[in-house]
Amino acid sequence: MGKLVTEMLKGTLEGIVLAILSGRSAYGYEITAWLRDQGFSDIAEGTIYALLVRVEQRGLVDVEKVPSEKGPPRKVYSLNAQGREYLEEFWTTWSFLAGRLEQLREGGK
Amino acid sequence: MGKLVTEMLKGTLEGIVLAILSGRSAYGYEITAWLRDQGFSDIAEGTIYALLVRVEQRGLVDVEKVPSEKGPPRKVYSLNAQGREYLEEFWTTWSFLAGRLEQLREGGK
DNA sequence: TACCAGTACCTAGCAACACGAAGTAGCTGA
DNA sequence: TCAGCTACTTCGTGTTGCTAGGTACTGGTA
Repeated sequence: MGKLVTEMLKGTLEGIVLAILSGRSAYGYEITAWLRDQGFSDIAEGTIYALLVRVEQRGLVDVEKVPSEKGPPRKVYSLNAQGREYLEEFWTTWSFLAGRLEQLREGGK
Repeated sequence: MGKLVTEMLKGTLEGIVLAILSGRSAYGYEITAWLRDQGFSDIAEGTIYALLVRVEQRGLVDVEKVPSEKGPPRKVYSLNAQGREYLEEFWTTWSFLAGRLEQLREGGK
């Protein structure tokens, strides 16, 4: 979409990915494809992989290497307890921000 | 509030400030105080000033120097036509993002 | 066999942005 | 005089997403 989305994704993309993982386990390539399908048309592959490495290092997800019939083995990520806790925090923060924004939008009309 | 908000503000703070300016003209110190009042308790002053310089350079706001009785002259910013256009784009992008997030939140339960 | 497309992951360098910390400057009241 | 509020500025840092490469495995096709 453009620069605006890119900047807005900073700080939210992590939550988005964790939210996806809260529903089901998934691997990088899959997540990227899904996001592109959902309208984040120009999400960069590298971005997702780097993000996954980050959340893994922070201990928010568990990883399992699963062989694929169509290429190299997949690194399947799943949200663990710590990750769920973090995701809760994320939603709280998001709600706060979204609330302020909504208020501003109303007031601005 | 913490690191989460800080990261989320990247990309949205600009829109927030422009939205404020769409309602009324304001100067940096005033905007900072207002934001802190609204719950953005630890917004850094420097952040707002830098942001205002940025949007001015992009031609989204007009500036007027107004003397103050209580200190140095104020730089009063007001949203111009280009700024309003940009703000519209911001709201569009925000809506898109908020929509996706809301959907993820529903699905994740 | 050689090559390409699709799958799947990784990395290095860059730009944008918010923050922390410090500084400048003007005014008022104790 | 000096502390405290008002008001703006600047520099260095950390985090983050993007660009642009690269590696590696598979299957189909010329």
